[in-house]
Amino acid sequence: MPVGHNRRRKPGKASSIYDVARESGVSVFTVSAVVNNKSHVGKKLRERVEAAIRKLNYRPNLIARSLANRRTHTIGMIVPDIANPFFPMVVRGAEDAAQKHGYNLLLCNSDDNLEKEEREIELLLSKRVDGILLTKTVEDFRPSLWQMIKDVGIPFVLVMRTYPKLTNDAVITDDYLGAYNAVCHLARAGRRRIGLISGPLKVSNAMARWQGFCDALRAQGLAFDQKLVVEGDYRTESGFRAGHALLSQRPDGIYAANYLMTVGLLKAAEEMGVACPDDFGLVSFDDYPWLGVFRPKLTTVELPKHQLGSEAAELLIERIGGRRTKAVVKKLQPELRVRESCGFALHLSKAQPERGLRARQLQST
Amino acid sequence: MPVGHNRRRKPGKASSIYDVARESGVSVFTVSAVVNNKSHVGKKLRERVEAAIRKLNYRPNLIARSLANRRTHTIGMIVPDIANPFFPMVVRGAEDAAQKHGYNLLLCNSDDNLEKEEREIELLLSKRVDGILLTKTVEDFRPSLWQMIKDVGIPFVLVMRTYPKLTNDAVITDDYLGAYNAVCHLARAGRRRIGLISGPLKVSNAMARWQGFCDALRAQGLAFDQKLVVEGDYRTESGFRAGHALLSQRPDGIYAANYLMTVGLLKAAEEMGVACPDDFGLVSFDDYPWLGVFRPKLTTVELPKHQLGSEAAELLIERIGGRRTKAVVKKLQPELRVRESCGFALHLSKAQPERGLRARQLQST
DNA sequence: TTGTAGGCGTTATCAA
DNA sequence: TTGATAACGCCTACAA
Repeated sequence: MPVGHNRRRKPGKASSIYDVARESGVSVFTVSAVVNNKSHVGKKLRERVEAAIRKLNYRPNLIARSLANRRTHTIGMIVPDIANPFFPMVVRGAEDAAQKHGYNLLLCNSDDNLEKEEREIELLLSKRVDGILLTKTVEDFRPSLWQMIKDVGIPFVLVMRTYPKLTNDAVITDDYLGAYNAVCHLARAGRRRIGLISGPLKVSNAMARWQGFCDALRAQGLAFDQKLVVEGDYRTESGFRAGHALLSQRPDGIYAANYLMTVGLLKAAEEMGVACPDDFGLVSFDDYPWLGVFRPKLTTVELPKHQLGSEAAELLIERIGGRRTKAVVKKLQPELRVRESCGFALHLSKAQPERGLRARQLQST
Repeated sequence: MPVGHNRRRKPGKASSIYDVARESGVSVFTVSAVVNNKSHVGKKLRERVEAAIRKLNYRPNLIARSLANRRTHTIGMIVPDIANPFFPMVVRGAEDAAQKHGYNLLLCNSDDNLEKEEREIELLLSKRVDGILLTKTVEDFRPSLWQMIKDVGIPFVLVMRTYPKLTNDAVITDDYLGAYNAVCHLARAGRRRIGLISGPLKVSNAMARWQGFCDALRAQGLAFDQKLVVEGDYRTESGFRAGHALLSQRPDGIYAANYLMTVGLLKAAEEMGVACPDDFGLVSFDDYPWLGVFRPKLTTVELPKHQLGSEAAELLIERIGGRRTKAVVKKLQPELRVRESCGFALHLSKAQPERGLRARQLQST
């Protein structure tokens, strides 16, 4: 005969559903029923149980519940690096949405390194997260991981980068358009030799930005010059190196594909004694609250970071619930925020100065 | 007779220890033993088991293991707001240390709101995290939460803020010293009417910074003027309001207790048409890679953010392991990084210009 | 060295 | 409406 849970609760140990059952003289089923208020429980019993719960300060052990339920109410999120200022707001968005639905976030940093990413996914799967939000590295998983992903069978939603081999559910931004608008803006500001500091072209969004860059040049009647595009890796250091390489070609305009590389670029520019916006116009990606207070005040293409995270989490949670069926990729719209790093300030973003208008220097107060 | 785990593994369902046992013709004990390599298992059996594991692509279900072990290898981390640029690097530090020891991070944002914090802690406790890293809000927990904390009995380590009612384990920075140095630097740069934009004085570190501010004034022979100190809440908006209030008093120097409030202050300054460093010298807190490339180039007191997180996690993990016994508060050293926002640049931070030296305007190239 | 069976704390099925 | 009791998948005495 299984004696089971007959011991009294040890002091300094949280009480279990058995303690509550004993305290209130009912079965564990009844306790479970009132806790989850399923199955109608008689008023008297319910009150006895509730009293016992309060008395013992009972809280269900969610690990045990997860084992029984096969549901942990936690979702895994893997970003390249939370210290890259782009991601905190994305994570925040995801956490807000998760929280709203009673989910928690298990956060991992992959450093865009495949092996690390694989280890993290494996761990998340072993911990039986209900779903994973992933900004995928470039390379493919090893076969055993694919197998495990299939076995566990939880949904993934991609964030910022697509990777159709895994899933077609993704929340991304319209990077093509963002880059296109950035470069057109540069051209409207009179810049003719426009350079690009790109992300890693194997990353889907870097490719889209590159494409937008190229098409905008063509649309503006500007020549594409291979020497004016440098590939970085979205990190500051690569922007610094790219800046040195690019600036030595004397471009009069630069589109930098993310903020960190812009920082690197500006450092290089300072070392080389070339100034923004006097010597080159600049459009960056991602906006931050502080960009409006420091000089040069960057003109930049803002991506809706919070929304990116929250929509991804919402979609994932829908999938977890088994709702929906066909793949959805949400493409969020970027927004050009014109400030001063192109050499002139448009005070109405809708204003369309005529092409070739010469840059005016604006003194910021 | 408990039939238990006799069913074949359903396709599309991860295999369990029973599947491996059946496949290799041994008992679950043996499988468990080789997985955790405890208890010597004969070479032949071990190889059979390993083969079966590979064949079935078996991975232990960590939820089940946690239930049996009472250990989740997960730690909870609650920060006020991951979107505050101060915290990503702290979280990164914690995650790095956690990962090194095989732990994961469950991340929560409290928004410095007590109720939210309480809900999150309760959830983390229910999910049986092995320990919690906490940047505590100001107010006290409600009694039932205290009870639950006692019942579950996991360790807490405080991050950036102390809160002795909960634990004396903490990793903080020497905020008193940081503020003291900041204000002395301002004084050395010739500033005489020095204002303070403070954090919420109920927060331990804000109080320490306030104290450092006061003592530095005294040490520099400057008068304390109540009208020159404004209390904010570490958010940008409060810095903006504080900036308006403070700047109208015409200080010639300001120490702002964190970066976000500095951003708000600079916005206010711009609106009011007063410039840094021409009209007022400024020392901020927290350094960021980009502060060196934008103007005004902020002189600031850097706090070792990554270390803050990693040391906190290391300490927590020690506690989880039951090692150590007496309380430890680690106080990390801040570092004054002199740039240009005080009106002159010291190229050697050790150089001690004579007191009262008039600020020189430096053109940054 | 290996196997058996009970326990971890829930939920869920099936009777009563 | 309630109560037994078997899962959930793993660990671990205790036995063999």
